[in-house]
Amino acid sequence: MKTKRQVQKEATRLHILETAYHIYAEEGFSATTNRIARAASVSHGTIFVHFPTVENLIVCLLDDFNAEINGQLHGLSEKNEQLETFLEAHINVLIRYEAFYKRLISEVNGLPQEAKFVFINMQSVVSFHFNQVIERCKKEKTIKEIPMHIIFNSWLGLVHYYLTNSYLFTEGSVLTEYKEELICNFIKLIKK
Amino acid sequence: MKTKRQVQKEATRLHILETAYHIYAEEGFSATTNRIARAASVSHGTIFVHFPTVENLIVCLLDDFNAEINGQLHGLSEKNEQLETFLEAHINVLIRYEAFYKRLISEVNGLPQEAKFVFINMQSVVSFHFNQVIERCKKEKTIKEIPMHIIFNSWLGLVHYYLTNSYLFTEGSVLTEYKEELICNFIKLIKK
DNA sequence: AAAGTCACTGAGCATGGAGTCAATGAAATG
DNA sequence: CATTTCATTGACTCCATGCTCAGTGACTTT
Repeated sequence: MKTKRQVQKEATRLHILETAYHIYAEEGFSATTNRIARAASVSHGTIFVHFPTVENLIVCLLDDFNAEINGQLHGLSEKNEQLETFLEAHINVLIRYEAFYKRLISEVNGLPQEAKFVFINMQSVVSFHFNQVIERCKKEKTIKEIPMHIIFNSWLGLVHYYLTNSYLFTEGSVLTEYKEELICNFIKLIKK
Repeated sequence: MKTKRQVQKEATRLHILETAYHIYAEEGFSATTNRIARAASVSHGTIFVHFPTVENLIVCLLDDFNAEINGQLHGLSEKNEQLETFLEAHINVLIRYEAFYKRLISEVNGLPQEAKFVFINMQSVVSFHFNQVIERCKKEKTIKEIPMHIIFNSWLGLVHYYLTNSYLFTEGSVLTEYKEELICNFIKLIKK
């Protein structure tokens, strides 16, 4: 059985991670440990009791985030779904984490190498599901003869473009606002 | 007529800008004034003789860059060109400045507001030429009925995606390596 | 209940950044 | 030639950041 101390410690750790998630989502990954400590109502030193370095904090955060996203994506391609349904499900997952995901894709290049690996893993999981669905479409001959990776990169490129340049489009959630337009036009592009 | 001093001063200013361009291209915009001063073989204080703040240095640099790109893009859409030729010309311009452009698109969100405005201007100039060419194609009924902005954003999204994730594709210049593939498949996507 | 453990604290340290300024000497001026 | 101007210098200040560590007291163990 867990002692009161262990429970408390885990709770603090989780609380720091959750606070960091929100701060990073709103202020970007250049937000300081000081900022996070204050927002979490925890002393500055406490951060380093749980994470040896900021980089480690970020990597732990991304690991958790990755697991969460993967969980939500799980089984998304098996249900014999339509392409349209799949794309919508994908966007819906992103909407749930939009602010943080947006920061992630636009700042991942400045993050520690380990963080990049986690990000690559995220991309490859999406890619896997995407492939499944597109392969099915290709068999049904409803879409053009274009290499799989180009189709995937066009989709992710389009979605990421709207996210990173969201200030050009709207003040709120770009994905919520442009979801239908993106999906319907992307399908037009790849259909015969 | 210009005095020796004026000439020297302008030369130094330009030298700092050119050095900053290369340093930023290679190390990103978090490179320090110290780093730039050393690379330019100029004292740290000299930077601030020519530019009141780092932010100002960056904005001046982007202004020059913007002018250069616009100059190269000038008249690109008037020559009654094919879509394919236009896309290739666009990529060729980007290749010339690939390292810097890559940093710019992936770090622009962290740059001062003024820098963002310059960037938006760059995008809109490209957009203008793109529109001209696509309008012509639309009249010839060779491409699909899809809103202009979606076509434009798909193209830029695809190109930017390859640039920001270049480490997934190749070690050298992604654009040089994937130029034909990108152009040819993008055309397949938008053609009827 | 006494002794020991350890999560948490916050003042403090080392580092490195942007920006300042008195000093220098070459160039311009009279 | 004497005087003034000014581009350049680099040591300096100020400040923020990541990280440390001796101290504290609630919790655990014996």
